[in-house]
Amino acid sequence: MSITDRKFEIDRDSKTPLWLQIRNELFNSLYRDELRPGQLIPNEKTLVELFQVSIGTIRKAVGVLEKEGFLIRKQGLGTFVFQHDSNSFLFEYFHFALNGTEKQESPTVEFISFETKKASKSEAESLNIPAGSSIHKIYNKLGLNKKFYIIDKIIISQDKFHGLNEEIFKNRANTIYNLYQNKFNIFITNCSEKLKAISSNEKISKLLDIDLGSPILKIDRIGQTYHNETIEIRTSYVHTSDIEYIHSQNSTFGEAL
Amino acid sequence: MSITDRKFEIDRDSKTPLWLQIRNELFNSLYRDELRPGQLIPNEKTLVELFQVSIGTIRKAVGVLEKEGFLIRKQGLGTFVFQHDSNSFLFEYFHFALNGTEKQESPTVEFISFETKKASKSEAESLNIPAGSSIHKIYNKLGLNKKFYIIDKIIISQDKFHGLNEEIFKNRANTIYNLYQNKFNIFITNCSEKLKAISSNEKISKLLDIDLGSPILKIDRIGQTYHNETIEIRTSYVHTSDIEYIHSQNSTFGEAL
DNA sequence: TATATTATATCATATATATGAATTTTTTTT
DNA sequence: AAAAAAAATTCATATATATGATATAATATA
Repeated sequence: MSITDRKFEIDRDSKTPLWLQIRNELFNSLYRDELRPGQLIPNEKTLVELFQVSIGTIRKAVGVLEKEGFLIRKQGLGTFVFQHDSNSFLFEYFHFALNGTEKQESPTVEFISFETKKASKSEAESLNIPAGSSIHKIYNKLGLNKKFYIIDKIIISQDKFHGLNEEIFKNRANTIYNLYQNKFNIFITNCSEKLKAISSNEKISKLLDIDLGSPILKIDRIGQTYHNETIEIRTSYVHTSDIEYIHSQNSTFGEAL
Repeated sequence: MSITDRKFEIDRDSKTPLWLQIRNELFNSLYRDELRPGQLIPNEKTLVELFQVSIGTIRKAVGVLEKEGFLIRKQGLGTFVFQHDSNSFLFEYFHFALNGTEKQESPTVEFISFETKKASKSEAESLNIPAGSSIHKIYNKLGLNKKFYIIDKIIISQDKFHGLNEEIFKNRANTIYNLYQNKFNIFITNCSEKLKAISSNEKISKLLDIDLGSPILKIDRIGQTYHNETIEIRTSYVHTSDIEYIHSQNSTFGEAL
C-alpha cells in the first residue's frame, strides 16, 4: 500500500505532540515497508495534506527521523529513506584504522566459508528462535592495507533469510547489510558491540597467521532491526598489532533522544 | 563579562544562517567562560532582544547546542549549561558492564599514586606541550561489584592544572572531570578512545592480580576541550574476564552534524 | 545539436503569533 | 505558621506565511 493512500489517525487531543505522532506514523511506514530504503518520500506539502497539520510540524517530525538516521533530506531534491550501501557502511559499522591514523579506510573482505547447521542453545537464545532451528554460519576475513587482521563469524536464522546460499552471499555486489536489505527485506537499524581481550585459539591463530595464545580483541555484535528484533550475531576476532578500534564521542552526545 | 552585556555581531547578509551564527556566538560564550557549567542562561525572550532575531531562530540555535550536549533545556525552568558531575559521568565516559548485563553501574574508584615528572617525547607530543615540560601522572584502580578490573593512567600537563597536587586530587568530592571543571576551569568536551588487545606486563599483572601475559584490553583515551585542545591522555588496562566494553549505536547516528 | 536560459519543485531559513505545560514565586486563606 | 490558590516565568507546541537556496526539467537560443 502506498503511503499517500494510507489513512493516518492523528489525535489532536492526545497528550503526545502532533510531531511525535507523525514521526511514529512515518516510522511505522518504514517498518511496514510502505517506505522502502532509498525511496523518495512525499514532499512536505503532500505530507501537510496527508496529516492535516502545518508544515512546521511536518518538518519537526521529519527532522527527528533524519537525526535518528532513518531519513536523509536533500535541499532542492527531496527526502529519501536511508539505505545501507558501500558508502554508508564505511563510517557506520567499521571501527578500525591503522595505528595512529584517524582516517577510516574501506576494508578488504574475503570469503572463507558458508555453512548451514543447527543452532546451539546460546545461539538460538540470542537470535530468539526455537532451539535446534537452522542457522547460517558464515566466516569472512577482513583486512586493511593488503594485510588481514579480522576474522568475522556471522550467524543468522535460516528462516529469516529464505533462499540464502553460498552463491548468493558470495556474489553480492554490495555490503552484507545491503544484501539483507535488498534481497531479504531486512533492514538493520542498530548495532550493539561488546568488546573483550582474549587469547587466540588454534583456529583463529591459523586463520590470522599469528602465534597461538596471542592477545586478540573479540567483538560480539548484535545487529537488530525495527523494534529491537535481533537479526544477526557477529563475532569478530581482531589482531590489533597494526590496527586499533576507534570510538569517539562528544559530551552528552549519544544519550540524547 | 556577563553575556547580557556583550555586543553580538550578527550579519544578516552573511551566507551562514542566523541560527548558526547565534549558535557559534553562544558556543564562544561557553568557550570564553561567559557562560559557566551549571549556569542558567538568559531566557529565550532575552536572547531575542540580545540578538535581535525571532524566537524561532533562537530556539533553533539553542536546540542545536542542546543536541550537541552543551546545553540542557528544562521546561518551565530555563536552559542550563551542561556540567560534569557524578550523574553525567556514568553514562558518558564509562563503557563497562558485567558480562551479559546491559546496565551500567557506577564503578568503584581507588587511588594508587600521584607523581609529577618530565614528559616523555611522545607524551609531550600528544599533549602538544614543549618537550621536557612537567606533567602529572596519576594511577587509579577501578572496579565493579567489589572487584577491581581496570588500571587507569592519567597524564595531564602541570601548566594547565596549576596548583594540583595529590591531596587535592584525592580529596575531590566528585568526578575527575568535575575537578577539572570546577577547580581548574577546564571543561572536557569530547573524548576519543582507541582500543587494542595486549599481553599484561609485570606491573599490570601485579596491580590487577592476574597472570603475567594475560590478554588485556588497552584503551588510549584523548580528552579534549573546546577547539580540540588536548587536555588529558588516559590509558586504561582492563582485565575483561568478568566485564566487557559496550558500544551501541543506531543507523547513521554518530555521524550526524 | 549543444548550450544557455528560464521555470519548477523541493527543502532551508526566518518572522510573527497564539496557546499549552511545567516550575517557581507570590499571595491568600485557614 | 501552614496549606491552598493564584500569578508569573520559561520552555514546548503549533499555525501561517514569506523568501532564499539548490537541483532538475523544460525551453529558447546560437
